[in-house]
Amino acid sequence: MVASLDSSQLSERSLRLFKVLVEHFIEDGQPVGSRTLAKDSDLNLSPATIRNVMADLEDLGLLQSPHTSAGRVPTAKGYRLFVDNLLRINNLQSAEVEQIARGLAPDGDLSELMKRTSNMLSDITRLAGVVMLPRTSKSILQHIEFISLSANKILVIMIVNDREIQNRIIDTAKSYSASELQQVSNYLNELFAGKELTQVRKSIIDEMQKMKDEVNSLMQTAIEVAQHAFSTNESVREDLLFSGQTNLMDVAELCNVDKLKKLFETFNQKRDILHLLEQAINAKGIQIFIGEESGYDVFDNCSVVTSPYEVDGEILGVLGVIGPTRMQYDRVIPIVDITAKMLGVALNSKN
Amino acid sequence: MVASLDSSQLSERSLRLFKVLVEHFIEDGQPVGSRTLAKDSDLNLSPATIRNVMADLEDLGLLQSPHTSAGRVPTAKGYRLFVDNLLRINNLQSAEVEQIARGLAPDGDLSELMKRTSNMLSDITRLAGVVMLPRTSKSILQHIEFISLSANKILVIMIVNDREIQNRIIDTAKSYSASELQQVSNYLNELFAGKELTQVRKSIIDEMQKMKDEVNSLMQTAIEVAQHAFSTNESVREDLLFSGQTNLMDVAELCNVDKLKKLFETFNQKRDILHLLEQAINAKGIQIFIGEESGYDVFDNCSVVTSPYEVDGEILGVLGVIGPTRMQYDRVIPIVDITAKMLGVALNSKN
DNA sequence: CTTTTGCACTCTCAGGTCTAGAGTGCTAAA
DNA sequence: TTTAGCACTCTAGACCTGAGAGTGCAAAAG
Repeated sequence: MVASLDSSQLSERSLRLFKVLVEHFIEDGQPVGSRTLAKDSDLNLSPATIRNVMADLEDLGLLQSPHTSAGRVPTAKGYRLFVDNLLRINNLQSAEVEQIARGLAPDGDLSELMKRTSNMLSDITRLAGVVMLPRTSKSILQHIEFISLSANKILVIMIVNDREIQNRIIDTAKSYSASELQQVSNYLNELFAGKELTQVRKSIIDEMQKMKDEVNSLMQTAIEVAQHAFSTNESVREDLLFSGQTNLMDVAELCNVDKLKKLFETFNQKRDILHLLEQAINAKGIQIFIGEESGYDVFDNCSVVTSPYEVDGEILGVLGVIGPTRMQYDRVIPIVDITAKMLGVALNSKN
Repeated sequence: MVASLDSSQLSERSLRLFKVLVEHFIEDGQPVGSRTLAKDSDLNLSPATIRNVMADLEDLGLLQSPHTSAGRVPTAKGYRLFVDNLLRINNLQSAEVEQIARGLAPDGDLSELMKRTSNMLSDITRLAGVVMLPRTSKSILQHIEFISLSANKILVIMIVNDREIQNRIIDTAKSYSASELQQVSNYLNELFAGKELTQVRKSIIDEMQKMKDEVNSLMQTAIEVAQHAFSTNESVREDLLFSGQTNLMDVAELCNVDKLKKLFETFNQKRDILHLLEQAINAKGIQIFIGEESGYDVFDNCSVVTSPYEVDGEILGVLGVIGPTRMQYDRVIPIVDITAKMLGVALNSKN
């Protein structure tokens, strides 16, 4: 990717000034000039000296100025250096920790909990929150049940991965009695509970070949119904939850309707966001995409801070926030971090 | 409400000019001046005459001018007159009718169909679409089923009103075997299928009183489990679906971030919109709220066009679109109308 | 060699002036 | 009743201006 910038390439003094500048800019969003910086840093330097340093930092691509007579502003590369090497993470206020804990009380079902988590992230950070439940490649069937709705309609309920409940309505050629359906589900549960969904699907096709001429009608029924149940694609399920998008409307940097529109459309499509989060799922912990780094130009001027969450060492999904590059990383990062950890705990206690 | 304006209070000529003005304004969003109007209307009048007429219309509160030297623009009252008395509804393009029909293909479950309907409304009108499934006061229990998830967790599946599937996870004090649960659901289905939910809830409490000392353990189990199942409030379910909100970002009248933010927050809260739609549910057909008429000032400069949809003469919900007051009513109205009717048909064929 | 001072320069922003254009209302004539 | 004429108002854009902020560079100071 980008040639990673070692902080040792810069003098102590430059780094210090750079850090003060970034903090100042994050604070009030105005380009920072040499005079301000001279006052803010407790190094005793004249503005002129600082100008020289700033010129160097600009050459390195860490700063840029919107125009000649404005101060300087960090670039994406600058934020990267700041986040990687200069940032001191603040301790969270205990009030905030409590708020997170309260928000993650383990009741309601999985998607309900995800929704609350997302809301909480956006409430606390005043940015947009996002929680992903990845479409895991291995979906373990725990239980399947059929309920007759009307002549040719059957409600299929599958419990997958111990947590998710999937409903699906299927139309069948012939109609089945309640007891037939009961037998079918017993049969399928016995055979396939604990197995992986894709494998189940395959087994059913195999089974069908074998049984073709045998006249066990129960089997045939089971296969017909099960085929229906497993055939419909399963990717329709909601696996990405947003909240607090409107918080981004307050952000000065994004305050033009065009930009906002593109951003909101990206949220609606979900596709790009999913791709981004999928990159984050294998990161060990907090992952930060700054501005153009993400590779999606809707996210110019935006940063995405994510963390995977896990139960028993197994990664279940990713959550995080989306906001302007100029965000309070020192606050946002620990919030995302602790939320991910506490969501893991909450999910664990649900089993 | 507003003193309704009878079109007979106005001369034929005034009405004609007014109509042309509104149409012109809807077309290109610029205030219309006397000269333009003189050219556009095929009455052969000089701008001066038209100015007199416009002054009268302004006195009646049908027009207003943004400032002295701009042309005139319809007021909410003006749009009301236009919609009620002057509007000629266009026939829909057959392509559009087809698109609607395709979008309402009756597969997937209820909420899936609602989502598609909402998407379609916003796609076709390029405005924001909304579909409401009202929280009906009478919810008829069709079927209930229990599945054991783990020691003390039970999945409850209720089918209500023939269409909706509700999942709920409950925690129980003691654990139940699969066969116990099977018996419980048989018992409850026998007793309560076809009954109204609130009544079911009441019956269960009564039953509990009666059975207090009897030692039929099945009954007691049933009651304990059922109490849990029916106690949690049922209002959590999603009953309002939006789409295409970002379309509103293109609308020039709403093109400032503050206004948009308020509007989007209103969408998220859903409360005000629900109130508005509840007013529309008892209207015989198309209902139109123009600007301030709605009573909510977030909807200044917005109109809401709604229609209830029904199956077998029973009203199931309301759908519609939200857009600027300056919308193409002649096109939007029949779209909303036909969508409501076709949704009714689609829902009917699902039974 | 590093830092500072001094200075000319650049750019933005807010305010002011001006003009062209659009549209009005009023009066008086047709 | 309609029209023509005209003075008037308001906006929007073009242009200018001065203040302020910040820069870069060269020369002096440490």
